[in-house]
Amino acid sequence: MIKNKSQFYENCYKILRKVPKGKVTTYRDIARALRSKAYRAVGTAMNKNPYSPLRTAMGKDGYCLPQNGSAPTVPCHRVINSDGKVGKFAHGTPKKIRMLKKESIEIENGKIDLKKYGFRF
DNA sequence: GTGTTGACCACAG
DNA sequence: GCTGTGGCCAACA
Repeated sequence: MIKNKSQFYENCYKILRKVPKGKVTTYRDIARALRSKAYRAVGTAMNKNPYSPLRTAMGKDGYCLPQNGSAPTVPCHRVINSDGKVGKFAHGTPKKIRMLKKESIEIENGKIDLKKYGFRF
């Protein structure tokens, strides 16, 4: 067994991977799913996200490159603020918005309707 | 071990 | 409706 120091991060990625395409989740929800209030830590995890879809070749079908044995890609761009705001992005906020738009997600003045696209665990 | 930082949230004004 | 302040937790210097 390997004891990862940053298991918290791994958990964040794991949960985020569960988010289907065309839906978004919030940092708050992730923290809740982890039974923690580390909203900020979640954000930090995304920032340091080693499984950035932009890093790997963006799949035309979806960024979530499946199992196939390696690199569990994490759609960090599907994570937004609890207010529905897009929040920030390691590669630039506009980029994030662009990606979300590609996911058929409507963005209103930098805000997303969590009622429609908010994914519940 | 202490202090600062951060892709945040909730509440008050 | 927006702005300001405090608080939360985890990682880093």
